[in-house]
Order: sequence, then structure tokens, then C-alpha cells
Amino acid sequence: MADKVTIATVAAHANVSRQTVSNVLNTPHLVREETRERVREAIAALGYRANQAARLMRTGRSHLLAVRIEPTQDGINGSVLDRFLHGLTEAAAPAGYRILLYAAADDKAEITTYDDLLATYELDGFVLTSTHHGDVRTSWLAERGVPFVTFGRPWGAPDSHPWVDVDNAAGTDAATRHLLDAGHRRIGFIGWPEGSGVGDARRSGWAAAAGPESADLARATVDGVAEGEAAARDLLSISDPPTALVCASDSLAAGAYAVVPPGVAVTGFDDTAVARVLGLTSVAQPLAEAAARCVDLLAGVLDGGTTPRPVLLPPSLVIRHSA
Amino acid sequence: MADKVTIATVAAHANVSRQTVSNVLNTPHLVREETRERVREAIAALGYRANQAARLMRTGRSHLLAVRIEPTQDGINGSVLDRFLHGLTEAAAPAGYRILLYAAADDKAEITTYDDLLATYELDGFVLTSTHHGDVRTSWLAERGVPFVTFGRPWGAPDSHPWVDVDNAAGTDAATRHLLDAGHRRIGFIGWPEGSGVGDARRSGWAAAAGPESADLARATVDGVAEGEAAARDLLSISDPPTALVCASDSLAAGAYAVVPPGVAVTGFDDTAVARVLGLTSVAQPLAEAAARCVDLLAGVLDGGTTPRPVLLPPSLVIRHSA
DNA sequence: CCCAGAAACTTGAACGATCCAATCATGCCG
DNA sequence: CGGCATGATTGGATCGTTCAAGTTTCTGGG
Repeated sequence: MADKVTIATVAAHANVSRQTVSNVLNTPHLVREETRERVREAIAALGYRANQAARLMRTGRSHLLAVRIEPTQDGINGSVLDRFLHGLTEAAAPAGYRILLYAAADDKAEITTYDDLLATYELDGFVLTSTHHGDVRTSWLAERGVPFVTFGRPWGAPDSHPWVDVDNAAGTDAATRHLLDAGHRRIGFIGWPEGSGVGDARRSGWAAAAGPESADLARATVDGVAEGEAAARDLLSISDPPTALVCASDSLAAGAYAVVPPGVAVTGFDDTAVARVLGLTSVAQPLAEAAARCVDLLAGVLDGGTTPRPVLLPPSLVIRHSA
Repeated sequence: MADKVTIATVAAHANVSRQTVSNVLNTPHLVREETRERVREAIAALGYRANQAARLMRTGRSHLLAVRIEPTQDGINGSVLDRFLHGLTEAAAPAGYRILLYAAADDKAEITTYDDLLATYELDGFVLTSTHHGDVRTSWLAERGVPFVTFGRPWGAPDSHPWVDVDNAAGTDAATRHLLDAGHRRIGFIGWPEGSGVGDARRSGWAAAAGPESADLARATVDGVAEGEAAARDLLSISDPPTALVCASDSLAAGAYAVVPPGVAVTGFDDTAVARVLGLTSVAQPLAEAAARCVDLLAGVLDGGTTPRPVLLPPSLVIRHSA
């Protein structure tokens, strides 16, 4: 391979100074068109690419965004993060950013990692997933003025930082309406214990569409297939049992679907591979879109200095034979 | 926040020169113990962290490893990559490396990306997944002397580069033996068309254990649930049909399991969430271990300059009620 | 007490880019 | 035709670190 092509190589090749080459790249309007063209040709001919490390040292901008990769919980929702990461990576590239991964056991360890990443790699920003009530991470980042976006709205102060979220309530609302349209009148809900923002939103969407007469048809349990099975059995054992079940996750739905008698409809959430294989009707999150908007917001803060508006995306219902 | 802490800040604080601080970090044996201790205290007191960008400029080592993140195919095997990535990230951190993601539509685009990543970020190495026959990527990297490891053995020249792989044949062999132990005598196989190294290995493991008398009980098809269903139907319609089916993937197994009569056993491959939910017996790959060994090998090449030996890991059989 | 040689430490330069201030060229107006 | 504003281009300094080479300190044998 040829020797390293630096900005000086290009400058010599195009008969201009280094600074002029730099201007062509960063502030093209300062350079006469003729010169600009000549420099561009030299860049193309030599295959020059600006060295990020050197640029970073001067500008303080690494063009690196960090995302945490979490260990897959039960594995069912694993591919959700997977698709989100892929979306991020694809959206970041054209905007000139790259995605750096980090792992952390808990929120406290995550903050230590922030400190490290910021000091050693001078990251430009963070994308946080699965935010929760009283999240220490967001306040730590905000205090230090580190740019970040969350996928998931802030559960405390309304708009304390930019965020992208999927309208969870609209998702269960759509699922419930779909069941109503199919003639179901008693529609149950299997969700998570109160306190998780996402879970509460999913319950409220069902509650709004199902109406107050269904208030006693909700069950709360931790996520899991066995738990979904148990909750479904419980709901079906009451007098005048529900004829359809809206579930807060595909795990719960998979469990429920395994024990309900034929004719009882079940819907899940996240449109995972499990839903696809079982034929579960499920609410799909627009993950690629969400990832792209996360990058947009972050790039907006970084490049434009704007304080962007939050983004709330509508989910869609994927109808299969379970409902 | 306080101003940036550089090596000069530490040097001033410890009453030594910059170089001595650098020596404490990189070649401690050159520094007198007393001084070393003093410098270490200064580093801790100031919370100093070496700036990677500056270090990179001088040494040419970015401590960054790149991995491609692929779009999830049918979603079923999605979480495999997910778990592998998590393993990589966790293993890389203690070795002083970070993981950078990139996306690419095909092998050709991937090579363009290599070029870009190497020139702009000066990546230390690559981890390649899903290598295949006549892979242009490995030869491109090898020609340029770029360090890389593949997860999946090279299908051409035997040991042309370091690799980590799971013994696919051992996996289907174990599954087949498990079925033999359970009393099955006619054991079929549903796999992929010849030519994919992984698929061929999985078939050969079954073939070895099932014996030549089962040679006509193999079917080849592209991956997918519907395809698994069709292949299973086909195998069960012959005279003296198999009483058990070994499948090359959980997708195929899920399809097959849906149509086989009770008593016919089915095994899958990859121990995905789908297998867990359906209760499919499946071959599990030690992904975290594989990822860790990938990092080991790459770190060995980068730090030690050694040419490490390939690693072949044994899979394990997760037994559920499908077999 | 001197001196060679090793050990410990320091200084200046360099990596490749951008920023800043200064210089050179150009065109316009009086 | 000189003066001057404007625009285009240039050279030097700089970011934080490590390398290479230099200088000082220490040690021990004669």
C-alpha cells in the first residue's frame, strides 16, 4: 500500500497550502471555485481521508456516539435492541457519526463508563435506552452538559432533554380496538406491575379503549412466558371471563396463547420472532425509524446547537391469526 | 467541571516531566519505585485519563475493534448476533479495547467501509462474522496486513488467519445421539442447500451419527419456518418415515415441529427464544465464550505479535420436551 | 577521589489536522 | 494611479501524547 496520504500530500498535489485543502473540506465557500475543484480532484486522485484523531485533537469532536448494549433478558425481546442498534448504525453513517458500544452491569457502573468514555475517547454524545423513573444517568449527563438522547420519554420532568419514543398507549389502544371490531366485548389485559413508565402506558391504552367496565380484567405480573400462562389461567377462571387478552409483551402473550381455549384472542407487543412463529397478532414498534430520529436529534444538538423537539412515533398493529 | 487534566497537569502536580508520567503508564520498570508511586497518586488525585486521540496519533493504535451489525434476517436468529456483540463488548473492555459498529449492505460495500474506517479512525482490527466460501473480505484484509479474526472458520485455505468457531458437526452429532438414545432409529435431517460451510458441517454431524442407512432422509431448503414445514411434510409422507428430525436451525425446526404428529421428535439449532417458547430441544452455541476468544486472539495479534492458534468450541444440547 | 557505566529523568520534535493572524492578489473609487 | 476594502491564500502555533536523544544523578571499583 502507498504511504499515508495526509492533508500535506493533497496540498502539494494540488499546488496549494494545507489550509486551503482544509477550507475546501470544512468551509468551501471561502475558496474560489476553480481552486476548490482542483483540490477536490487531488483528494479523489489520492484517495485522501481526513484523519479523525488529528481532527479530534483540534476540534474536540470525535464524531462518535455511544450506546449501551444490554445482556438479553429472556431473549425474546433481544432482537428489539438488535434492530434498534442496526438502525442507529445505518442512520449515523451518512451523518458522519459512528456507533461505539459499551456494556455496564447497572446504572452506577454505566456512569463510571461515561466518565471513562468522555475522558479517553471524547465522545460526542450518548443514546440511552430503557430509561426509568428517577434515572440517575440522565441527571448525571445533563449536569455535565453532555449531549444525549433517550429512546423512551423522561418519566420525571416533562421535556428536560431530547427524546424519541413510541406511543405505547396508542399501540394497546389499536390492539384493543381491533378486538372490539372483531366483536369481542370483554377484553382482558396482562401487564407488568405499576411503576414502569412503559408498562403503565401500555395498560392505559387498553383501559381507554376497553372502557371502565373492563377495569377488573387486568392482571399485573413480572415479564415471562410462565407468568403470562398463569395470569391467563387466572383471568379465564373467573365468572364471565374475557374472550380476548391484550398483553404488554410477546413473552406474556406467548404464555397466554398456549393456554387459552380456541376462540379466545390474544395480542402481544413488539412483533418479535416469537410472535411471528406462533402467529401472534402483535404491536410493532418502528425501530429503524426511532433510531434514525435519535440520530437526527443528537446530530441537531451537536451540529446545529438547536434544542430539538421530542418525537413520538406511532406503532402499528401486525395482524396474524391469534386475533 | 474542572479544566482538562492532561499529562502535563499530572507532571506538574508530581514534580516530574511529562515523559516520566508517560513512562509510569507505559513502561513502569524504567521509573524508580518512589517516583512511580508519587506519579500514581497524582494521577488518582486528579482523575487523569490518557487521551486516546493523542495517543493514537503518536502510536498508530486506536484500541478500537470493528464489528459489522447485520440486519436481522427472519428475526429468529437475530438474538444470536445480539448476544455475540454483548460478549465482545464485555470481553474487549478489560483488554483495553472498544467495539465500533458498522453496517454494510454486501461484501463489496463492506470493503469500502474497511477502507474508510482504517483511514479515518485507524482501527486496530476487525471481527468478521458469517464468513463463507470465497469470501473477498478476508483476502482483502489479509493482503493489506490488517489484523482480523473470524467467527466461523475459513472455508478455503485451512489456517490462513486466526479464527474461532463452534463445532457445528459436534452439535448435530450430539442431537442425533440424543435421539438414538431415546430409541429413535430412523432420524431425518432438514438443512440448507450444499455450499454453506456451516450448513454442510451440521449435516455431516447428523450423517455420521445417523449412519449410512439414513442417507435418503435428508432434505435441503433455504432457511425459514414455512420451508421447514414443507420439508417435514415431505419427509413424513414417504414410506417408513423418520420418527425424529434434526434441523439445521430453529426456524426450520419451528416449522417442522408445527406439523409433525405427536411422538415425532424435533431438534433445532441456536437455542433461540423461539426454541425456548416452543419447548424445542436445540443446540446452544457458547456465544459469550466465542466472543471472548475472538477478543483474545485479536488482542494477541495486536499486543503480542503472536500468531495464535484457532479455537474450536464445543456446543451444548439444551433438552426440552420436543425431543 | 575519580571515572565509567548504568539508571533516572528531562527536553525538543513529531503525529495530522485546525485555528489564528498575517500576507498577497484583486478590483473599485476618487 | 494611489489608497483601500475585500477576498483568497499562506505560515506558524497548537491539541495531548510518545519517541528519540540528551542530561543529570547514582553506584561501585580502582
